[in-house]
Amino acid sequence: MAIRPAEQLIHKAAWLYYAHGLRQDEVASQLKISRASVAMYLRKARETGIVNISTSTQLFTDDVMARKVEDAFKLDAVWIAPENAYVADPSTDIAVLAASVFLELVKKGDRIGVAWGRTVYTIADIMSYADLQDVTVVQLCGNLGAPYSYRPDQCTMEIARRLNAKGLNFYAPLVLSTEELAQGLRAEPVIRDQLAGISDCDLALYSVGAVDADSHLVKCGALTPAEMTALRKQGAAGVIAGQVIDAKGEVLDCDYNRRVISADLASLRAIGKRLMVVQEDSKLEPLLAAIAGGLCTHLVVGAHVAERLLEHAGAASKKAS
Amino acid sequence: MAIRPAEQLIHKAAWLYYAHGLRQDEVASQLKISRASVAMYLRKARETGIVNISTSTQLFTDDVMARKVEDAFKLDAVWIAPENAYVADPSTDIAVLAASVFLELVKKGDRIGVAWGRTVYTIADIMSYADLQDVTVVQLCGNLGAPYSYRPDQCTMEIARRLNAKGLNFYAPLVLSTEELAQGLRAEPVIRDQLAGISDCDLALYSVGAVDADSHLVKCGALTPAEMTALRKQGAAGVIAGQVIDAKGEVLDCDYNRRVISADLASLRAIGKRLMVVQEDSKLEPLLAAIAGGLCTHLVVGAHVAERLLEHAGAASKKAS
DNA sequence: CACGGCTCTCGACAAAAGTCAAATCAGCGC
DNA sequence: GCGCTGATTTGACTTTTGTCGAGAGCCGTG
Repeated sequence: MAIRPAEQLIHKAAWLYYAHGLRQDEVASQLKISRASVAMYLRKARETGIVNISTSTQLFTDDVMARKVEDAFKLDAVWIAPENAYVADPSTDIAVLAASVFLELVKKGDRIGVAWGRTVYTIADIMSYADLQDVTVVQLCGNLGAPYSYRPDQCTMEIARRLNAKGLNFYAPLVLSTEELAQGLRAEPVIRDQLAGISDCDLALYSVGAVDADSHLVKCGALTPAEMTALRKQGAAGVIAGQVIDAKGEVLDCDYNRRVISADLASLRAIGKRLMVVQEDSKLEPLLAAIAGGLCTHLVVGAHVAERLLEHAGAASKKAS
Repeated sequence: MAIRPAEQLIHKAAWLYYAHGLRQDEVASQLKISRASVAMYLRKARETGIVNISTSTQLFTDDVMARKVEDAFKLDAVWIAPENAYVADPSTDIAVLAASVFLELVKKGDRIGVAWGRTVYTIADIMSYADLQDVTVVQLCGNLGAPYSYRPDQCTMEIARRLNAKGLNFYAPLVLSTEELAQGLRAEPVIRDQLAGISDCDLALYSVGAVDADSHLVKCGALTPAEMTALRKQGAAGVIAGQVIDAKGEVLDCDYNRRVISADLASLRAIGKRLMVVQEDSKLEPLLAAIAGGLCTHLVVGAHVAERLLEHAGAASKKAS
C-alpha cells in the first residue's frame, strides 16, 4: 500500500496551498502531479484535520444576553445560538456552534470526558476533524445496548476519531438489575480505574436529559414510563450521564441511581471545564437543576432557552428580595 | 460609519460559510446581500482572524533529523524546513514554517516576548491573522532608530496587530553612550517594570545574530565594524536581543553590553517556551552559542543548518569519548 | 441644497476549484 | 505469464469563487 508517500504528499500539498498560498495548479506543478490530485489531497487534508479551519465563536459570546446569563448563573462562558436561525434546522445550528466551541476549548494533551445522548452524538457527527494526537477521550458512563446510533461508546469513539485522539471506552452496562451487582462491578479493577480517571479530565461534554417518557432512558429500556413518572414525583428534575438528579443538582436517592454505573457527580465537578449543550426548549428544568448542582461551567443554548433562563433568574432574585 | 453592522455580517457570513458549509450564493441569499459582498466579507474574515486556517506542522517534526537534533541538543521541539524547497525562496519557507509553529505555540492568555531582527520581522510579515484577544506581546529589547523597517517596536506591534493582541512597547534606546546612563535608565520605573515583566512571558520569539560586519548592530550604528571585530576577538559568538553572547551563551563581559537596555538572559531563560528561528546557514556558530546558553527550547531551522548541527554534535561526542 | 469624497454594494467576467468517468497502475491469485 | 480487482490518477467538464469597475448611498462642507 502506497499510504506513506500519499500521506507525505497530502501534507506537502496542504502546506504549499494553505501556508504558502500557492494555487492548486502551482502546487500540482511543484509536486509533479495533476491538479485534480491536488484537489483530492486537499480534501483529504481537510477531512483528516491536517488543516484546521475554525471560525471564531466570539459572535455568540458577544451577545448581551450571553453576558447576562453568565452573570446570573455564575458561569464561565455562555454561547447563544440565535433562534431566528439563518439555517434550516435550529437544533443543528446549536450543535454546529457546540462543536466549534468544543474544538476551541480542547487543548493539546487534554483528557476529555464525553457523555451520551442525541445532542452529544449530533455534535460528534457534525464536528470537523482535527489533529490532536495526545488527547484522550473517555466515556463518562456505562453502555446501553440500545438500537440507537448514539450509544455511549459510539459518542466517545466518534469524537475520538474526529480529533485523531485516543478513545477510552467503558465496557459496562449503564444500569444493572440489582444494586449488589452494580456495586460488585464498580469495584472491578478495570471499571474502577475508568471511574477514578474521570476526575482527571480537563474538559467534559454533555447534555442533560428530561425526566419524561421521551427520555433516552425510557427508549433504551433502562426505565419504564411508569418508573419515570414515579421518579418525577420523588423529585427527579433531570438526567446527567445516565443518572437522575433532583432540582438542586444532586443525585436523587432512589433505587435506579444505585444500580447505575457512571461517573459520580463529584468527579464531574472536579473537571475544570464542563461544557453543557442544550438543544431542546423543553429542557429548561433539567438545565436549571444541572446548573444548580454546579455541573456546568460552559453553556451552549438556543436563544429561547436563554431567555427563559433569564426570566427564571429574574423571578428568583425578586422572590429573594 | 456602517462598520458595526458590517462586523456582524462578516461574522455571520463566516459562520454560515465555514461552520455550516453553505455555498457563497446560499450565504448571500440568507443574508440578503450579493454574492460578491459575501466573497468580500469572507476575505475580511480570513484577514482579521475571524476564521483560522492552520496547517499542522507535524510534517516537519516527523522528520528523523528533527528528532536527532532534539536528542542531541536536548530541545523540546525542532522543526526542519526542507532545503530543496518546493518554493522559490528557501528563507521565506523557514519564515512561513516559523509563523505556523509560532501560532501553534501561542495559547489564549499568553504573554509573548518578541525580539528584533530581519528574521523576526519576516515572520511577522507573513504571519496569518488570528483573533487572540487576551494575549500580550512585549518587546524584549530597546529600540534602535534605524532606517530599517524591522525596528524592535515594529516587530512587536506588527505581531500584536496580527494576533489582535495587546502590544507592549519598550521606549528606550537599545544602547546608550555610557554605562551610567544605561544604569539610570534601567532603574527608571517605566523601564524597570517592562524589564521585570519579561520573565513572566510564556513564549519568546527570537533569532540570533552573527558577530560580523553584516550584523544589524553594525548596520544600525550601534557598533562599528572595527568594534565588532574586537568583540569577536574577545570571544563574542552571537547576538541575542541586542546583547553580545560568548560561545557558552553567556553575556560577554564588555563595555557594549553594559550600555545595552534589554532583557537579561536569566529572564529569557525563565520563559517556558523559547522559540528560536534561524534562517541563514552562516549562523551556525551563534546558534550553537544560544543553545549552549539554554536560550532555546524550540527551534526552527533549515535542513542545511540542521545537518551541520548534527555534524557538530557528532564531533563533540566523539571528542568527549 | 448641491457638491465632492468616501465607503459599501452589485453585476459581469475571469480564474480557480470541484467532480466524474475513463485510463492507468500495482499487487495477486490462477 | 495473464488477467483480474481495487485503488489512484488524469483530462475534460461544471460549478463555485475572486475581482474589477461602475453605480448607489451617506456624510460633512461650502
